[in-house]
Order: sequence, then C-alpha cells, then structure tokens
Amino acid sequence: MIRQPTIRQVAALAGVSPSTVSRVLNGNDGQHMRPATRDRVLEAIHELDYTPQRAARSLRRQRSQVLAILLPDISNPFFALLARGVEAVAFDAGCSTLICDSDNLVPKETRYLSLLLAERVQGVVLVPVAQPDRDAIDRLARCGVRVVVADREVRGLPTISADNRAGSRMLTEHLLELGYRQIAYIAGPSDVSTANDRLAGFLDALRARNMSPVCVRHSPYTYESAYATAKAILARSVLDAIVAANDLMAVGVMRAAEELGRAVPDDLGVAGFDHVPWAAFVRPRLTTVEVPARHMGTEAARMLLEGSVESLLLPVRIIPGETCSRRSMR
Amino acid sequence: MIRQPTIRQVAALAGVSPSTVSRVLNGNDGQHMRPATRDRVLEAIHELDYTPQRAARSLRRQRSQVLAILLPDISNPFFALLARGVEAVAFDAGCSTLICDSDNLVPKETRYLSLLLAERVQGVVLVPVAQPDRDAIDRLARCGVRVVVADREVRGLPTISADNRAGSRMLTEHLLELGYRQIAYIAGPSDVSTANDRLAGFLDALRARNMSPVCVRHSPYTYESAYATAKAILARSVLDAIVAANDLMAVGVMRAAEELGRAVPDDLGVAGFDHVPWAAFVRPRLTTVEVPARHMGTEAARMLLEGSVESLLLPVRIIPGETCSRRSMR
DNA sequence: CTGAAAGCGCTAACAC
DNA sequence: GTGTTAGCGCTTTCAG
Repeated sequence: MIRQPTIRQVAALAGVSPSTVSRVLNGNDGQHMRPATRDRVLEAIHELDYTPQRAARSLRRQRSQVLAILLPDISNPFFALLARGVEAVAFDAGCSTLICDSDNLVPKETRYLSLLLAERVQGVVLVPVAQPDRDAIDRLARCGVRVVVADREVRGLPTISADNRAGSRMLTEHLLELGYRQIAYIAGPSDVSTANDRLAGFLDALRARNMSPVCVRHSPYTYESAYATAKAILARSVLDAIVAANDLMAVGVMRAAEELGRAVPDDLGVAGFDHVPWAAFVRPRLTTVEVPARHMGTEAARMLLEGSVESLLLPVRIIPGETCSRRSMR
Repeated sequence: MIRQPTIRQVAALAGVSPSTVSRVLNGNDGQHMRPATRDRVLEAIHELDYTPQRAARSLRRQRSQVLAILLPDISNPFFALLARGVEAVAFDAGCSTLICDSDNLVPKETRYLSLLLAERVQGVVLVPVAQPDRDAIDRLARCGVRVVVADREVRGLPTISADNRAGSRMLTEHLLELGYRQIAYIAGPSDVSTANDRLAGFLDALRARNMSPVCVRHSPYTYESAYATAKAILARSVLDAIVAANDLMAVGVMRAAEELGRAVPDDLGVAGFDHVPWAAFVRPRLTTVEVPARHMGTEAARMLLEGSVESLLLPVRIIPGETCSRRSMR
C-alpha cells in the first residue's frame, strides 16, 4: 500500500517551498509569481501525478469541499433529478456531493444534520421531510455551514421552490376552460408546504369563479392512498374531474377510475403535478404541471457555492395531456 | 461563527487526557478502562454536545469514513435504488455516502475516480459506464481504496451482479411455454456486460429448443432507440413477440406496437427486464425479470465496510405480466 | 489503565 | 516573490 506524494515532495522536486506549491494549487499566485517558478511547480505536480489530500485541506481550512443533499427519498425520481442538479454544479466547482437519504423520517434527518456538521460541509441542500429540527440547523449555521431549503418551504430559512400555488391555479383554470365543473381534489400531506400551496392554488381558481370543490381530501403523496381515496370519493360523489397533488397520485386515481368503469377523460378528467419522467409512459398521457426539479438543484448548489443564499421562486409550466379534454356542457 | 468543542476541551472538562477521550470515542477502552473514567468522559461529551471532526480523523488515519457510489445516472430509478442500498448500510455504520454521477461519460467517471482518491474514501461502489479506466482504479487500489463493481461486470474486478443470463433464459422459456415462437430481441449496448448476458440467456433458451431468433438488434438502453428499432423490425419481419433488454425499452416497444395497430399481448408479446418501480404503472402490466437493485447496493456496501470484497451473483425472479399471455398455436 | 508527545498534509501569517 | 513556521483536531505509539 503505497502512499501518494505530498506537497513537500512536489516542492522538493520543483526546488521550491511547500507554500509556493500551495499557492499555485490555490491560484494565490500572490500578486505576481514568477512564471518560471509556476511552471516548474506545475511540471513537478504533473511528474508525480500529485493530487492534494482533501482531509488535510479541510482540517486546515475548517471547511471541506463538499456539498450535501439531504432529501426524503432518492429513489423518488423527482428528488433524484434535484440531486442530479446539485451534483452537476458541485462537480464543476471541484466539489464532492454527499447524498443523505432521510427515508422520510425526521429523526434520521436530524442525525444526518449532525453528521454534516461533523463533516464541516460547505453547504446543505435540504428537502425536509416536514418541519426540520431547528437546533440542528442552528448549530450548522453557527459553524458557518450554509443551509438552503429546496422544493418545500420552511419558515425562517432561505428556500428555492417552484411556484406551486400559481401552477395549481393555472392548471385548475385549464380544467375549468375545458368544461369540467364538479371537481374533487386529493391533496398531499398537510405538513408539507407544496401540498398546501397546490391546494391553495386550486381553491384560488375555483373561488375566482365563485365555485367550490366537490370535496378535498388530504393523503400522503403515495399511489396507494390516492387510489383508495379516489375509489371512496368516486363511489360517494358526483364528479367529472379529480385533481391530484402529484403525478404518482394522479396515476392512482386513473387506476381507480378504470376499475370503476369511468373512462378517462370522457367520464372523468384527471390531473397531476410534477411532470416526472416516467409519467410520459402512462396512457392516456397525463395533464400536469412541470416543476423544474433539476433547476432547483442547480440554483441551490450555485448559491451555496457563491455564499449568497436567498429565497427564489421558480416559474412552472402547464403540460396539457390526454387525461383532460374538452367536454360538452352538461 | 462559533467553533465546535474539540477533544481537548472534552478532556479538560472530564479531567483526563485527550488520548483517553479518543479511546472511549473509538471503543479502544484498552483492555479495561476504569468505568468511572469512561463515565466522566461520556458525561463531558454529552455536556459539550461534542462531535469529533471528521477531517482531523481522516487526516490522521489516512482514510475517511466515507463510501462512494459512482454510477452512470442517478435519475435512473434502477441506479437510484442501488444507491439507496449503499446509503442505508453506510449510514448504519456511521459513514457518509458520496454520490458521483458519471453521466454515462467515461471521462467524467475517470475524473471522479481521481477525486475519490483525493478524498481517501473507504471504498467505492462502481457501476461503470463501460470499461473503466484501469490506471485510475489501480491507483485507488495502491492507496488501499477498495473498489467493488456492481450490476455490470468488469474483468479482473470483484463484482456484485444479478444472474442476468439465467434470468433471461427463464424469461424466454416462459414466452416459449406460452406459445410464442417468432421472437425478436432488442439488446442493450454491446459494451455493457448485462446486455451481453441477457442476450446470451435469450439465445440459450432458444438453442435448447433448436430454435433461433427472428432477429437481434443492439441499441442503447433507451426508450427512444427501442421505439425506433421496434418500428423498423415490426415493419420488416413476421413475429409474435419482442423481448427487450430492459423495462424502459420494453415500454418503447409497446408504444411502437400500439402505433402500428399491433395489440399487446394478443398480436405481440412484449417482455422487459429489471422490474423498476414505475413499470407497475404501465398497462398492460409488463412481463419482466426482477433484478434486486437495492440488494446489490447493500451487499456491495457491506463488503466494502467489512473489507472482504469478493464477487457475488444474486438470483433473479420472473415477474409474469399481461404483456405476454398464452396463445393458441399457429 | 492513563498521559505525553509526535505528526498526518496542508495553508496562511509573517518574515525577508 | 518566496521561504519559514506554526498549527488545524485527531490518533497512536511509547512511557510509566
């Protein structure tokens, strides 16, 4: 097991001191480093195939070249896309990316927050399970570890999110224009901001026309719960459309409708939210709202690296599909 | 910006030396540390809410408590599941997990391999794009950074993979039992071992019956290419089934069949591979083979942590679906 | 059973 | 412009 060369060996080979090597490594060529010196150092670095050891640098600087993304479930494609955005920006900046999966568990999220302090990461992109542990976040802040919340809002913390409320309002207006009138809404969990914002946007659109929903149900952001909820409300109420708070739930609604003999979109309009990639495989094609997951990740990472974290609201876009289509007035 | 407490402060508060604190931290309570001493240290740690700084430990030990997963695309749900497995095991062992997305680019993969050496990670779970850079891997090995390949095989390196060949053979036998006879195969890229193994298994099954495929086409593991390939071969050949090398491609085949007016499964049987979660949303339900992605991740991580890396072949399971069903002999 | 001391590889004052 | 020096916080011989 051979040891990699150190900065001292590079210095020796180049006939300079370690600090000089350090300077060229970090672009602190002072005001004007003699080009010949620089070249000799570069040559020595190349010769030895030298790479600085991150741990030593981190210890000295009290800060590692690492970004972290802490999210509820990496196997959810929406979050995976967001993580991809973070990783891409981090990589270009020469940083590594830690992936922290809280598994939708607040205690695990809290434990990860402590771990990230121990790692002295540059910054954390946090997609919280619900309301995150404030103590843990405060301790990070006290040590200069920046935290930016993505996708879901947390009061008092800078957040990069999509304009869920406006998106949901526009989506609902789209359904209304198509002639749908008896609309039910299956919302996400009430402790998640996106769920509340999307519900609010839905209600905004109805209220603007002096209408009200046939019914509103909260449920987790899952296929199964949406499937069960849809079955229940379709059995009990007269309605011509169901809007679900995300695509996964919308597909659950489609299956429920199918099993109850309600044809989509003729007998029932269905809409989702997120525009996740796999949704493109479902037929009929889902009417939904595109949320720029990857873009949220890149923006969050960029802010963390630049040290200028401030809230940002990203625009969304309606994706018309086949699950909602014009219908005659009844 | 406040500094976190150090081991010296803990030692001072407990009235012991830093080495003693270090010993309780690492469970090296020597042979028998006086319980009273231990308790005082523990108390001080708790009192100060002390967490050891990872960078210092890593520098001293010349090894960080970090595992890395280097894969072609984290937004591919199959790889995301594998990553989830790695992360779960790492977390339970008190390790962090670096996520490295090579974006299906060998040069980026190589650059990440260097970065991971600079990070002195404990180990790397590598899902290679194709044949990885041997030099980079050798340098890791020389520094004691263990590498285990997952999912795709690389000659000369320990690999955790699924039994793709047997799975593909069983799947093909399943189609044959259902009465399908004129079968085409859309394979994955020929520089990826899983693609070759799956193709080999398919051919094994046919050969055992003295049959041969209507045609075999290589293509990247993508929806679009499978869609285009299926359109082409359906126009040109007489066939009653198409087996695709993964689920994504199988869905591409389904769409192509649909557009050409070939009903699935009556007019055309379709099969995939992987059993990724979103495939459950496609109708008719896909006949496929379950590959234990998450399990591959947990096993790989466990080996890396235990330091006993050796190849492992995991069993797979046929998932019968609606895209293949019994048909009368023609 | 516990303490003292050295040093991992790097950077950042501070000299010259 | 470049070298010298002093640590960052931890672990680990080696003493005792």
